[in-house]
Order: sequence, then C-alpha cells, then structure tokens
Amino acid sequence: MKAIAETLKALSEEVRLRLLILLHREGELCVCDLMGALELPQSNISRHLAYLKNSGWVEARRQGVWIHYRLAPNLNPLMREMVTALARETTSITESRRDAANLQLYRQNKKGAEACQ
Amino acid sequence: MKAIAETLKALSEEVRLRLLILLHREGELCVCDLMGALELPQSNISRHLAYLKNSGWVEARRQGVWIHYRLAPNLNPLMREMVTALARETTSITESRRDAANLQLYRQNKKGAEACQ
DNA sequence: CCTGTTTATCCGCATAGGCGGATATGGTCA
DNA sequence: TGACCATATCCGCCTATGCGGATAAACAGG
Repeated sequence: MKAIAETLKALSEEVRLRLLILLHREGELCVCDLMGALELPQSNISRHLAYLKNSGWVEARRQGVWIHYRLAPNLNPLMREMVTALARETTSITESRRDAANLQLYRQNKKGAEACQ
Repeated sequence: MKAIAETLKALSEEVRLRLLILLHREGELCVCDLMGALELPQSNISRHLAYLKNSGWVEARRQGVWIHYRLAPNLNPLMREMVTALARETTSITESRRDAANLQLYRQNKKGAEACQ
C-alpha cells in the first residue's frame, strides 16, 4: 500500500508528469533534449529524472557523455495502465503540446551535427 | 497539467489511498466506520477525507449528526480508470484486507442499535 | 594530463504537508 | 436552553520536498 502511494507520488508533481508523458510519446531522450523541451534549469530536470528512476518509472542508458532516459519497459500492470490513461488525457492539453513543440524546435536548432547521439 | 498532478497527489498518501479503496469497495460509509476500519485518530481521518473531497474524489452527505462519504459518482474518465485499476491491484494486499475486516468487526460491535444510521 | 561538455549532486532556503491533542462547530434530544 | 453527540478545524511540531546556483563527477578529444 505504501509502495503504491510512493509510485503515485512520483507522478503527482507537474514537472515529473510532463517528463514522463514526453518520454512516453517520444521514446528515448537525453537530458539536454528534455531541458530544451521543458525550458527548465538543468539541476531541476536532472533531479526529477533521478526521482522517476528511483521510483521505477524510467530507466537510464549512458552513451558517451550523454545519458538517455526512456520509460521503463517492464512496468507493472498498474503503472502501464496509468501511463496510457495519462497520455490519452494529456494529448489535448496546451502545456503538453508546447513541450513536444519545444522539443522539435530545440532539435532542429542543434543541426544534428555536434549534438547528442 | 497542474490539475492532473493535484488529482494524483490526493492519492499519493497511504491513508488517503486506503480510505478511497475502502469507499470504492463498501460504498457509502460514515466517519466513525472509517475510524473503526483504519484504526486512526478522528482528526487524522477527518483531515484526509476533507483533502479527498476538495480534490474531487469523494462526496459527503449529512444525515443527522453523521456525515456519510462516498466515491464521487461523476468522476472523470481518468479518475474512474485509476480507481478501478487501484481497486483491482489492492484486493490481494494484506493491509487492504485488514481494513475491510476491521470494518466488519467494528460494525458488529456497535450492534446496529444506537449507532450511525 | 588538460580542457570542455554533459549530467549528478550538494547547498541553503522556503514552503507544503503529515501528525495527535485540543478546541470549535453543528446537530439531536430532553 | 443545556447536555451530549459526531465531525471539522486549529495548533505547534517536525519532516519532506521543491527550487536555482554552485560544485562535483564522468567522460571524450587533443
């Protein structure tokens, strides 16, 4: 019961919710992409990603200097059901659309040349 | 997005989660029943019920001195989906079963005579 | 090694929120 | 009205947690 409450608490914060939804939609993303999408300081993004990782929602993979985060592939049934319901309910929300749009902008600006992956 | 986070935050606390699951299983219950089931001080139960009410998860109905709480009948799709998923995942959890068993015990002891409804 | 880049963690601060006991509120009944 | 219920709210206390800036850690390339 406490474990389930902890699982829910991880999503009961706006920044973490936005991060999770974005990862669910876009697949694997590195920290710099998430910073560009949410337009928040690096320490903030990184702290919330650590929280999501510790609570089992996401996994991290190191590739050189970059760390790529993705939704954990083996979510339990409750978590899987929650994330799909949340994704469905947030598709029409302005804030969520803006995050996705900012991500595309940020990726175009870095020209694919020197940047992550 | 902030609204969804607030909705989740209401369930990200163990006592509130137990209250909500119990109300989902048993239907309408008064505060004294919930105190008997969870074995927690009255101020604690009452405070968390107020939180659940303010966040739209439950509704209250006054009947004489007693106040009966129930799951809000018009939950939005996200909330409805969450509560059914949570109920399903918690049926086998010891803590949840104990709450339900304590409720039955408490109700038997008050003999139906003088007590609520 | 040394430098630069990316990410994680630390710091101090401010606020939110949980708790139990005490008190207030609102209702019933005599 | 006054005594007595069930419930809500207040109080002080303590812990948890969010924040941005600063610093540390991990890695790549010269």
